[in-house]
Amino acid sequence: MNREEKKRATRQKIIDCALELFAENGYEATTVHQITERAGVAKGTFFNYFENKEEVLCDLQLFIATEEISKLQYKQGPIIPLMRELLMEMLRHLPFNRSLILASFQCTLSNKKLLESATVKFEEFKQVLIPVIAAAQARGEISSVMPAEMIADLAVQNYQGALIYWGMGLGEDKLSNQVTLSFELFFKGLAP
Amino acid sequence: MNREEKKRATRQKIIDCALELFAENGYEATTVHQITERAGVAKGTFFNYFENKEEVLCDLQLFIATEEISKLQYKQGPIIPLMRELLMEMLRHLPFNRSLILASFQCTLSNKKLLESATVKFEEFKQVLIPVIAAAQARGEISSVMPAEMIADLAVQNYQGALIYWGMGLGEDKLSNQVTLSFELFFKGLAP
Amino acid sequence: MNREEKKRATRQKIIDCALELFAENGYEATTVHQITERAGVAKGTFFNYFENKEEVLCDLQLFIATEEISKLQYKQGPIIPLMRELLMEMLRHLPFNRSLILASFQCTLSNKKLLESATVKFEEFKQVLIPVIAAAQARGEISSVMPAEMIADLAVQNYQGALIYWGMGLGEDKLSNQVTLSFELFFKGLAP
Amino acid sequence: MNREEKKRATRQKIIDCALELFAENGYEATTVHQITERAGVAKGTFFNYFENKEEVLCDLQLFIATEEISKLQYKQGPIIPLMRELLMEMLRHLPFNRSLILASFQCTLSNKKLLESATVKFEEFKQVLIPVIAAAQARGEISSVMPAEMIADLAVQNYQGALIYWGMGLGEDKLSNQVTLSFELFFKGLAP
DNA sequence: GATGAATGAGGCTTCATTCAT
DNA sequence: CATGAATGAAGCCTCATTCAT
Repeated sequence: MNREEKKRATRQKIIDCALELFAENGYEATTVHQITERAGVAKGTFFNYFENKEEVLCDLQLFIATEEISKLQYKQGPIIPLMRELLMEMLRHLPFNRSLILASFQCTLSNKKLLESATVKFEEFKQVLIPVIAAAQARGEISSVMPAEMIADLAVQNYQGALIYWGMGLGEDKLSNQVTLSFELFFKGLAP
Repeated sequence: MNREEKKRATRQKIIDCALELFAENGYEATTVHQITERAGVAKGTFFNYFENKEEVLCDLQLFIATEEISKLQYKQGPIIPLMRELLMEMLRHLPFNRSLILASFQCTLSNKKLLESATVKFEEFKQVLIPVIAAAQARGEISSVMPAEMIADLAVQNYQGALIYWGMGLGEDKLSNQVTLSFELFFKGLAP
Repeated sequence: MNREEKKRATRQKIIDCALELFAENGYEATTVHQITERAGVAKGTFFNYFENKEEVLCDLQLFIATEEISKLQYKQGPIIPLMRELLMEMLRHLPFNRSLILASFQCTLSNKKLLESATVKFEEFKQVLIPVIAAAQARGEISSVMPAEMIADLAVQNYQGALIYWGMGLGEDKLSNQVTLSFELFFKGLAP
Repeated sequence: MNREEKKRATRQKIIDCALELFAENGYEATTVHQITERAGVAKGTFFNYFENKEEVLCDLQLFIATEEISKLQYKQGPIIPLMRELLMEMLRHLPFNRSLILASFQCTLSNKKLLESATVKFEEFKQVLIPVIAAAQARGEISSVMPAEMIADLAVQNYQGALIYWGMGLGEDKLSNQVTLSFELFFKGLAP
């Protein structure tokens, strides 16, 4: 392992331990000392990699894989399989651990910058969905009683709701099942 | 205003200011000093009413009106109007303010006791819903392709999802609209 | 019980409870709130009887009964029975409780005024003893190899040593035995 | 001075200043701020070395040098010179300062853990003395009218009494004289 | 005289961050 | 780059004391 690799490994170790601890005790209740202790590095090392405690949050994988979403707009075909595929893709980027999901939300809510960025991401997600939904409505695949924007809103809300609900320890055993079920019902409601 | 009334007023003033500040800056970032300053009382007064900072949280109105829910099980009639009525009733107990809603979630997620109690409340909510849903399925009002328990899960998730989504500043202007729309689609998906 | 008696009773109740608590937790660690709670009165009542917390200490029976001591100088006869009598008299004014004895010392040591006053009392005690001892030496009752002042010092130290040693839970079961034994040996050492 | 030495120096500086201040104002009346100020370090530094304020007390040299005492049991010869030697050895470990001695007692009495540990030490001291005394009695060096255990009790009490009496500003100018005189009389009383 | 809510100074302790080694 | 001792601002909380009822 050369120098560059070692650095990346240290950085990742810190991030992982930080998120673990955030999941256990929450962001504010977690101290830099705890993080470095668990990561097996000195306290000063933390600040070699991050300007300050808050900055670790920026490396947190949020619940939205922006890249996957942006690919959606170039895809063709019926909306329901498309959405299923997208959801599965997004889930692949999420931790399969309730506490970690919940910790992500907790961090997001307790940090203005993170909250802002999450809101923006949700909004972007919605903006990508709108034309896809509108097209599906035009093709008659889904009902047109609601405007596409409203449907997009409800879709994003549904996604987020499933995550947080599951993160709290409720619902299905596997997150993917929880999300799948939610959208199954969602699309049934949208039947033309 | 007699002594007893004054006490209650002081206590309520503290709670109100606390929630306000939690909404503005988050729970952890809010100091007891800020709370008492805004409430116009001395710092020590706070601790005459609450054992410690954490304890104000227990007096926070959460997003679930347990009483309203428990009444549901004694009611009769078709499920959809019943649920609509229940939702409206619950919304009446919520703050009509996005930050306050979000602050409630933030507090809940950043506090183990509160999280536990919220989870329990959601679970109770679900348990009350299950027989109501099962009865509606038996009467053929809603689809039976999903077991009642699963539907109850999704209903609670839907409710919570709408709150947090709206709290983040997304969706409809009015919370009641956001919740109503969510459940409109939800029930459409459940059509037999 | 008339008004005056009631007042005295309340005052005494407060003092008793205070000393009890001092014995349990020490002077500093005991709060006025604890005292009034145990005494069954309101916090304000405490300050109707005492200017401040420190003042309760002034009512503490210290380990030296000044009156008894001052009587000594007018008494006649051989020193040993005289001293025995004095000791017994002084013990009669002490609490028969190790913690209480220890608490008295603790209070004395943790309070400058009290420490000063205790030192003064010991000094007075010594001053009363000196002529009595000198006279006994003159009568040949006790050895003259040590000056009377030195003997007086050792006597007072012996008395105090027995109290604190016993207060710490060591030595004889009964305080009077501990003191008696100490002085038995003390006088043996003084045999001419 | 390397890093490790510096650490030890800082720690010792804190302890020394703490004891100084305890002697001046008592344990409770001394604040961590005062200690660190006098030691010339930041307030936080104190807590790098001690978990909390109470913990400095554990590093305080108490009035009993346990090691010296335990050596006693392996020594031979007449008891009186042996005891003199032991006393001198123990005094060598004590501060030659009345306030410091008194502060030690004050701390001991105001802290349950410390009190417990002091009591245990006195008890150990006694247990070491008992066989030595019994042997001296068997050899006819000292009187057998009192059981060895009782004599040991009185010896320890005598030692402690001398310390506290001197600490209060009474008795001889030098502590060693006060202790020596006490034990001179003590052993005279024990003459066979 | 009794009450106990209100006060606020001041203590202990935490912890992100710096920096010399 | 790693280390961890040092920093000090800032928070929580305690508690003696006051005073209106």
